[in-house]
Amino acid sequence: MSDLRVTVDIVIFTVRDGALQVLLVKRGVPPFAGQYAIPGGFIHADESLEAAAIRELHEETGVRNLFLEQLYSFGDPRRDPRGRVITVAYYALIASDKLSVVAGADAAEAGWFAVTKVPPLAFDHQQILACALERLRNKLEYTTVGFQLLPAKFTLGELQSVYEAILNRKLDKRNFRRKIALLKILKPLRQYQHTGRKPAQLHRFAAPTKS
Amino acid sequence: MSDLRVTVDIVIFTVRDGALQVLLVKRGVPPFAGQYAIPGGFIHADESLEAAAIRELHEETGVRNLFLEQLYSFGDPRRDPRGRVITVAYYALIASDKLSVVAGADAAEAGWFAVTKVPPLAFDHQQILACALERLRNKLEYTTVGFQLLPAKFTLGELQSVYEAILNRKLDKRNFRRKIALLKILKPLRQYQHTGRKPAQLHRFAAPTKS
DNA sequence: CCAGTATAGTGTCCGCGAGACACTCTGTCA
DNA sequence: TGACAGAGTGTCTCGCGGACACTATACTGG
Repeated sequence: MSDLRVTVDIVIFTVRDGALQVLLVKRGVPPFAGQYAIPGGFIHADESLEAAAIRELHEETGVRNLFLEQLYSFGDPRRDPRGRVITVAYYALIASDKLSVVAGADAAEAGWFAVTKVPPLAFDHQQILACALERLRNKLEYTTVGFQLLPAKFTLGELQSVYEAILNRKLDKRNFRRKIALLKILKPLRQYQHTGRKPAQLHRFAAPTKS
Repeated sequence: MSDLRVTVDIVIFTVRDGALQVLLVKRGVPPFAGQYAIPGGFIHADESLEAAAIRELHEETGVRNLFLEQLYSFGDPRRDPRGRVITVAYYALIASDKLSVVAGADAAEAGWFAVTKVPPLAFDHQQILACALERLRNKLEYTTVGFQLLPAKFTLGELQSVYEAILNRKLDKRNFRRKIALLKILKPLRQYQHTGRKPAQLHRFAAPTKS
């Protein structure tokens, strides 16, 4: 049990340019120097796993209060050539209007990559990313995580684009709108977005109106 | 990061006497001496998390080749009064016909407890157990984990009892049988079980017959 | 031996959710 | 002012799942 260390790695997703993207940092030191990796770091002596994840997330993106969920723990004895390192992986979703703050303090070189076009990753990070993607896609079906990726006000078209970007396939507009309407968690606003041809009604995420 | 340790804890379920039960061990040393806890132990230097779980499971029950799945990692800094201990929790299912070997090598005092009647547990093990229960119940709905709890040959009535024990509610016999039949994973045998009043046909778990 | 009983086994109706599918409307821009 | 791009809107159908009740039969005990 001599020198065992525990890290927290965070798969940070956003949707930009109509594609699901993930934040990766370029490693400056061996092993895997020059390769991209999922951001993460060692846990401090007196912080919980989740607190460590929140801290790392803030360091990388400058943002707090995101959706964050524990994913899985990876502990193959040879996953890190430097020694025994177990990692507890998390994944997070950041709204597209908050990610201007990207490439924060300590990230030597960080960047967003479409999940369909990630470069080779260090360690077992390819596996972690695959695990996060699978979880996100599953959660999308039976929860409302998708809303975490949008600004406070958004159109139904934008919401559908987010779903399509995550699932990587086209959805039927009418079926999608029906499904969302059934959830009763959107409040239509008296505002319209005038960026396209015909203005689209803006909506706000809201708990279902209690009886 | 000085002295951080990592354990693997395993919530081991079985169905006995028509109730979902969990294996607990009585602690012989402080902290929480005399209280029950979920079996577990430290990971060895050169074994993966899953290998550690398999090893612990074998030590506790004498059984290998069970259903085993990683559950969640718990890392609150104060979850163990002795110091910083992070635990990676797993849960396992053991078939009712294999659990004669219970109370294996190192368990000072071990016993099965109905999940509705567990004593107060050491550390945050109550929380871990709750987490495992929730996962098991969810998995039961959309996977075939339930079959892991039965011997190779079983009746449909026994299968339904297992489901009812886990979900802790009665199920409709005809709906249940229809649902199972739709899965096409059971092979009816030319054998009947004569323990009750009217003999019941035995079935065997089998992959769906490929076209 | 027979009456009682406990468990095995079986089919229909209904409601909900989800997929397939096409047209009109309208503000903007050229 | 005409073309266009995106907004918005209903119906049919199918599969899944819940609610619901009776017959069949082997074993048991008197």
